[in-house]
Amino acid sequence: MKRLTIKDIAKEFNVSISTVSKALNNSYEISISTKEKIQKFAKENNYKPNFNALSLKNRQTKTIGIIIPNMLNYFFAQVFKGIEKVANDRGYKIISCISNESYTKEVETIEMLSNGIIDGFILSLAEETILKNDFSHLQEMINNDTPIVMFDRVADDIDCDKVITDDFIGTVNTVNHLVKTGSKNIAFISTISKLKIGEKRKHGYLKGLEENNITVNRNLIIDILEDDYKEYENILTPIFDNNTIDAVIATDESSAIAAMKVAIKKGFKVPQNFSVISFSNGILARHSSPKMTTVSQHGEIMGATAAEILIDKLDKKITPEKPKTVVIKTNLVERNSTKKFAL
Amino acid sequence: MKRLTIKDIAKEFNVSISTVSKALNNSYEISISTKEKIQKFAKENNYKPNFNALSLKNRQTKTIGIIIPNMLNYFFAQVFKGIEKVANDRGYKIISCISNESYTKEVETIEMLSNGIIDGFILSLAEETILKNDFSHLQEMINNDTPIVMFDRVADDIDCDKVITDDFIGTVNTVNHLVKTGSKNIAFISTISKLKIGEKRKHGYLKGLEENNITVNRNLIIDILEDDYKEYENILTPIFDNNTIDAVIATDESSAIAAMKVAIKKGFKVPQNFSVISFSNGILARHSSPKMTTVSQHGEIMGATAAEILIDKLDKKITPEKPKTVVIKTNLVERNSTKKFAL
DNA sequence: ATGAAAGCGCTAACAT
DNA sequence: ATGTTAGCGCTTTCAT
Repeated sequence: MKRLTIKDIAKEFNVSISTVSKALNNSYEISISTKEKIQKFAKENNYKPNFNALSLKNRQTKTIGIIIPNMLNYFFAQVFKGIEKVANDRGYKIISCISNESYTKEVETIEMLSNGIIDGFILSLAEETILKNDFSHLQEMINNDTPIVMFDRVADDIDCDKVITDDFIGTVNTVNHLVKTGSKNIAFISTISKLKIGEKRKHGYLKGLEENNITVNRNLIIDILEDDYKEYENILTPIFDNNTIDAVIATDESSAIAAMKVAIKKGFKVPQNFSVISFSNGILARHSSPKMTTVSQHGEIMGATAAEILIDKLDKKITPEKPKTVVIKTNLVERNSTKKFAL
Repeated sequence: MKRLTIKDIAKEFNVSISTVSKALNNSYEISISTKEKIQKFAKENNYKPNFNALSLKNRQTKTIGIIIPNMLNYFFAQVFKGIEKVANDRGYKIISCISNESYTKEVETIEMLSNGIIDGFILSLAEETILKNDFSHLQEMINNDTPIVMFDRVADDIDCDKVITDDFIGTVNTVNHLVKTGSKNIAFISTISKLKIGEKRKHGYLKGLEENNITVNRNLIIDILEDDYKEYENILTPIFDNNTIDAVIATDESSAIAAMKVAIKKGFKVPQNFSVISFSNGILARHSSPKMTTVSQHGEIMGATAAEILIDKLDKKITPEKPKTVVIKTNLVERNSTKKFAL
């Protein structure tokens, strides 16, 4: 059964297609009676204006492309959910791609979608892209007047709207919290030291130590490769054996859990004499034993914010203005891997 | 900077638009020299044929819609990844929506996408839809010649391609494994008793007991509401207090972890005198202590399979045939919450 | 109040 | 080898 078009409806009532079009759009030019019968017929026969014809005519598709580095990552899944919700509420559809942290995939995706199929982009950079430090594919988009909003993993060099986490301040606060609850030898475990956000968190860590007059112990700044999460415990064990550590700040949940396991295996009691805080507040933190205190990045809010910004621009609700960067504040979600702060 | 069209190129070389079109499509009708110069120019100026124009002309959009009940669920994220990979490899784009287990959202999504924007659908039913037992929105799609592939949570009444897990056999095998490794009092915890797949797993559980001549203890068949995962432990504790239990099969990771925690709190040693197996093999299983043995549902493979089936049909690689149901076999991923089976 | 016609960007059948 | 034209489904300006 072929889909109904205005042509079909026009034939049905022996009127012209433009009459039908106007009738369906409730134009004042058309008599009430014809409007009624045409609208009734359209409704009964489930008429839907063809999307591609509309897009072609209007030069806008009401769909936004989103590129996410890794969908199996809970944080990104949260962002996705936030974007999806706002987009839907505002009548936009989402075409989504996973870059799998690959530069090539990211570029190809952008290529594929830069033919009028989407009105704008929301994306977080693939790790490979960041390392390569090549953002020309994004610059080209912008030159072609396709608005972009970047989130979390953003390119400083690219002039576009951005939504980021307050990685620096967030980490400073985390150090402060740990110090206040009695920790002195705080390790910093990063699986993203190569990313800018990894650097920012590290600087926040260092700043936090400084504010609390704690001397930096380089051995307690631990970089791990992200891939081999199965090896995290093996990597951490000797470090824990050879250093005095009573707290850990980790940039991700997996390594935080590994650290907690190693500490427990070494006989520490969490949180009595060992504290753990992890970034991102995902699903693992809520299921670990003990449940983990986290720095929540509010993935859904980040996604929703990014979508609002992009759609505001697309819908021209907003007069063109300088690109802006919105910082989403983190906050500490206290669970059982840290001591309560007693006044 | 407006995007380049064939019209622009035609003007550039003072030829007709059809010459340009043919040249770009490498038609034998066009002289080599003009083809070369036009193609060169198009490439240099980054010409991309307009997607909407093509879709309008060809009556196909090379994009598939996918509806997923919950993106924060690792299993569904895996399926998504599988679909995305295959779709991309075969030149298809993906428009994705989250139904959030809502019937209304599911219907609205299908409404929204049934205007020629997608060529076909891949979806897993929202819980609400299953409870409502109303699939007319899907039937209508099929009547409109829009191919659908359903996965995991499928509607038996709807005649379309399906990709499912061998829930029944998979659970039987699980019981057998537990019995072989010495468990006698096996509880079955389900957070999805209202879904058909939940029923199948329960039947598999009962069948497994029967095969091993174990009398069913109704107290050990535990239904929990899916929403309040924070309450899982509270719900399970009294049940564990009042019954003899030495093993648990759970339909999801969260409740399995809760059961494991309760058992450990009660003094059991996992896996020495208490075993736990959970469905779905997600991220939690790999991070629990001890790491959890699971029934892997191979989400990525399910997604990839669904995509292959749909695209085969869309590309007409396959002569129209009766809808088929593909069963993806589960298998046991042994970790540390079960004893090794010694021969 | 209704209709004719042009045009969005592209393809393809049909001239020339 | 190149061009003209119609048409995909819709909107909109300009007749009537």
